[in-house]
Amino acid sequence: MGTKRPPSLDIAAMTGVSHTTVSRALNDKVDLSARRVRSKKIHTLAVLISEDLDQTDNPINPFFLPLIGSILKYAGQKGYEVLVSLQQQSDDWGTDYGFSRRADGIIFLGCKDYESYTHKFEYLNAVGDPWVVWGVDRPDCAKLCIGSDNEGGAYDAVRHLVGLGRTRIAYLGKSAPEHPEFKERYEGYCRALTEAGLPVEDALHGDVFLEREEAVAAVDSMLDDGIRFDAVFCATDLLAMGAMQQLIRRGLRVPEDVSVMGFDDLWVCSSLSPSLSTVRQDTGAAARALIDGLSCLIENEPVHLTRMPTQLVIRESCGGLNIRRH
Amino acid sequence: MGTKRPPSLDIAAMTGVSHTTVSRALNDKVDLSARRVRSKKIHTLAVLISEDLDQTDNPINPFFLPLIGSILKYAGQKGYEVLVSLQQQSDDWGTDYGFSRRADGIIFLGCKDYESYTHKFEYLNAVGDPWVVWGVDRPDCAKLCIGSDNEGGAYDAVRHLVGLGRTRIAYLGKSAPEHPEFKERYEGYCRALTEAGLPVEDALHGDVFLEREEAVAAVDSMLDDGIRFDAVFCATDLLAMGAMQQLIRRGLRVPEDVSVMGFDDLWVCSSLSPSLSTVRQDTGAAARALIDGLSCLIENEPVHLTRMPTQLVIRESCGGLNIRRH
DNA sequence: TTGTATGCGTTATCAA
DNA sequence: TTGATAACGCATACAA
Repeated sequence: MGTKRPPSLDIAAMTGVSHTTVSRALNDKVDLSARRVRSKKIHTLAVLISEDLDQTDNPINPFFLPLIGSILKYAGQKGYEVLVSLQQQSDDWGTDYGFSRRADGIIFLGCKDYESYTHKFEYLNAVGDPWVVWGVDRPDCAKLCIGSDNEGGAYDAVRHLVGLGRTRIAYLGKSAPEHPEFKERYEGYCRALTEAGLPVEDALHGDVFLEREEAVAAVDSMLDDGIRFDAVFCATDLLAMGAMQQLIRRGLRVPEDVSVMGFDDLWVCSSLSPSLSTVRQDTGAAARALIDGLSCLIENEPVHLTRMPTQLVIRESCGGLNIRRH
Repeated sequence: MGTKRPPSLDIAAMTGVSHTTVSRALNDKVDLSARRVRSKKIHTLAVLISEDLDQTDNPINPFFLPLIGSILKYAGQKGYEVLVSLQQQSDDWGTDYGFSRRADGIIFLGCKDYESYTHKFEYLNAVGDPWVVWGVDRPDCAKLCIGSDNEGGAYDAVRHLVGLGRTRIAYLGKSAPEHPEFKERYEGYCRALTEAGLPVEDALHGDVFLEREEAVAAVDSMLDDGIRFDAVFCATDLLAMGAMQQLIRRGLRVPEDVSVMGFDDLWVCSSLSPSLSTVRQDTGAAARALIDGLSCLIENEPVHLTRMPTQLVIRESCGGLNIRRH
């Protein structure tokens, strides 16, 4: 008995056309899930954010925010939906996250050292979906890595400080190979110093990671130990903000006594007092490179590793003759 | 001929059980799209961000960022996937965005005045999916609105300034009914002044909207016009940052000459020099209220409008006896 | 507990 | 162009 026929067949009967035609005609309000069952295309990207910062009120690394914004924008232009997922560092992905057939590809964003991500990379590879990661390419990261020219950006920044006449330039940030991005920035710092005939001193290196408070403590420590310095180059803006704030609290003048330089160009940099000089990462270009690369992987087309150029942004915190106000 | 049977039937034949059982057994790696076709449940929420700020490098209102982070976190805990979409103010939703059956419900985030959103609200209502909006409830916003106690928060802030001995307290922000959230904050400001026997002066009201630069200009304008004031209460932290920066650039001391108070408690507030006092909105609680409310709408359960309590956070920018350092 | 038949709304294929 | 039918992988209802 056909009294309880499906709606689409009902419409077909009522209008006198086949239900195939009904489906074709109503092609604006289609059921995406059904379409996906048949077509095997999800047209969805997943952005996977592996979170490290503990602060509950600041759950995402601030550098990622404009990057995510750009990803959303560009993915939308390319016709992708974007699924965003926040993963705690401690989460067991294998059990609580089945990526299978949820997205055509995955963009992985994380700040921790790559060792911590090894098993997550393995999981992503096991799932089989194509994925890309923001950062520095590593041998066992099979797919595609996209990152900034960290060494060049840091070199530009420190060379600028040298050009201002600074001779005792501290570096706040990681330098070990477990953190390739920061290691590259440290290498750029060293190259600029060496090129200027300045020594690389351990006493001027604060081995801090991501948290602003670490930079505060590092500044305190250097000042308490009587270590002289006339500039601080920080591996991230967040660290630079902590350093600059503590320098001011300790009675030093920025930039008169100490120049401060960051890395990232967070939106706050121009709103600080003094405004913060920094090395800008182009998040728009990064988002395009990530998505275009992922698209290639999805379509089985060849991909090429990409390094995004950086741009030096000089604001008040540098001092010297080149002060430009934004 | 059954040579090309579906995989599940193959396994069924090999293991001697039915393909239904196979399906049940392999319930870890199911095809979500297929499941959704049958079950009619998407288990997905869509976060729709209507963007207003023009800055390309700051595409999302900074207040929304922790809110979105909390939404991602809490939605994940409740078993929802989250689809995030950035919509330009100018985008024609009807044509370029078919929400039908992509999500069980929609969370709408936007900062513009409600008049601008009228046709978007109509579209959302027409789609039929349940949706909630962050902000202030309005008659024609049929579903559910969730917001902070703007009036109370502003009242607390201004009363604190009065308690510090400030008598000429400026307000930077909107006050017109088209911007209900800011109107409520203005009303809290007025109530605190009136209660303290202080007049509400038009000269002390800078009618600015969202952009930091507007606050910079408003401060310039008041100073240029010779208007005296010893405190500035701003409708958002972004405005407070602009105001504070410009006060400092114009040679005034914060908080000695002028106290500055914001609203939101962005993560940067504690990193500014001086650190910024503000009215904290609890984005975690807001995210929970939005998602729980949306869940109720999805399940056809009754919902209640909710106002989230705010919390006064005193930092260096206030001055007075109550200075606490964060 | 395990097996079977059928429907979900689409796409793909072939026939008219 | 349009119509009929099969298939996608799962869920539901019911039978064994």
